[in-house]
Amino acid sequence: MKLVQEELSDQELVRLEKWKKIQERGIEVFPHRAEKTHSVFEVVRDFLHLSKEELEEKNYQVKVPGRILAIRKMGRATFFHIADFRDRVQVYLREDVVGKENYELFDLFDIGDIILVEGRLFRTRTGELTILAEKFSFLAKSFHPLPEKWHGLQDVELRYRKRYLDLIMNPESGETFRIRSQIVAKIRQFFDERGFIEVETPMMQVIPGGALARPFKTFHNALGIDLYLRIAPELYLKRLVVGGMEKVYEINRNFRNEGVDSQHNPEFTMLEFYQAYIDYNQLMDLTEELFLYLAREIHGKEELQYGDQVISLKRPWKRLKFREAVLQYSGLAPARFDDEKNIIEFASTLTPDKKPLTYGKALDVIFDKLVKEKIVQPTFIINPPKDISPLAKSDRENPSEAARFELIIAGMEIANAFSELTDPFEQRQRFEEQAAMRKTGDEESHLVDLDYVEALEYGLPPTGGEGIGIDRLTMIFANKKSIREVILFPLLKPR
RNA sequence: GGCCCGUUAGCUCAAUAGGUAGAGCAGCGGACUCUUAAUCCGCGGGUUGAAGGUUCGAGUCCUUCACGGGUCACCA
Repeated sequence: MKLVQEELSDQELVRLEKWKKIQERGIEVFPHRAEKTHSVFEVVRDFLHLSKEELEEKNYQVKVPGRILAIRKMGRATFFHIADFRDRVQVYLREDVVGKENYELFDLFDIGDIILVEGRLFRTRTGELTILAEKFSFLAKSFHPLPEKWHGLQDVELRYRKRYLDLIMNPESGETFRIRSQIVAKIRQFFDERGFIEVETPMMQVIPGGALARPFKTFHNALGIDLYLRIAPELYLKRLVVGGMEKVYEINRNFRNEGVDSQHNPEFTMLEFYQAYIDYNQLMDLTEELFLYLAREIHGKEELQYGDQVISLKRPWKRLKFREAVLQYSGLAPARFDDEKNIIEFASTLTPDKKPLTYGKALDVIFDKLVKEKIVQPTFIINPPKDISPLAKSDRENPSEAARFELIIAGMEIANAFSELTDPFEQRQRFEEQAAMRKTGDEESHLVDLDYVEALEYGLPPTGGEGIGIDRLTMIFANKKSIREVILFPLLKPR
């Protein structure tokens, strides 16, 4: 028998030796199932509130599986803790209860092994809820030593590469992913209650659309065609609104072939939802409701602690025109703001690698570099330039602006929403403008999707649509500064 | 991709000025029947991320590479 790791430490050799001894005794190390009465979590949940006397009187018998985390041996008695994903409970093992032979058998168990403990519940002298073991058996042997009990697993790289170790050793990591799970569950509940239908649309697309980003490319052998991993579900979801799904949402992965940093992972999870007959102003109300609902359900309050900031979700949130936001936070004089050439030049100094070519793009760059990071409290940034919003309606009052908002919280763009462009002629023209930009070398311009335009030709009702990044949302709700902390297996280079 | 920082025992971390690589936890042996970072006595454990270089001598200085973190660029 060989372990994956070729050079074994003395500790691993010892564990292999123990495993051999166990087998020699004919004891099953990897059984098919465990007859349990409670999980560790359930033991704590159901019995922690009971007094010493109540436990004595009722004599609760339990069979509980768990991973051994810490062993304290004192001659003919041993204490250890077993844990599941959510909790831990102490076990007390006595030679006079299990017998000498069984007691010595426990020497073959190590920290990290998964064990089934059968016994009755009591409280120790210090009051800790404990299982007095009467029987115990292997559920799985662990052949590698676990990280240190006190500091846990600190190495960031190891935590991501071997997330299971992170989850075993660092309870706060498990808590983060429980919050993430709650967020997704509560979002579904929120939209389901409002009559939305949840759908799944293609992850592999012939024309990747719905966002301005570079896609991953792949190939389908049988059809002999190039396919792209989707950068957004947007165009498919709006086809469904054309088809009569007036309230529709999808929670699923998007893929963008871009760099990796504390706010970006190449695959990330997006909520997109569309509701017919409303515009982006009504989406702002809905967004406030959603976030408040999540905060109350998950944290039981309307504020979130994020780093040393407190983010208040109390309504109404600030609504700031894109133009005002740039003026206010960038320090540009209004006269200069309106000087398009000057703005393009100024923005070019901020992104020397990729000079913005249009006024709208230049403003967007200034917003990204100078403005966004300064906005901490939830703020709707309304009416950004039209030419960076090829799928949005124009604003009624100012046609060079889009009927759109971006939601900024803690310096991060959390949501993006607009009144969907429903006019097929204008949509086609916008696509063609994007295609022209692509010809000048802008790889992130939107591709022309005539199949989508044709769908619009059948009639898309007035529709409000919004995308919310689930990973970033989780960062805010779980107080994490890196997106890798809220993705179980973030992309890392192979070792 | 650029710049900065990091990589030492299974894990968490030390190692003055370049001079024999250490500790705690974990492990092994012993004592111990209410411990809980158990305690007490003893023992083993290292190609210092990889490769090259400078030097009498390199964990430490230099070069290249790998991986990670931060930051900038690109993006959501």
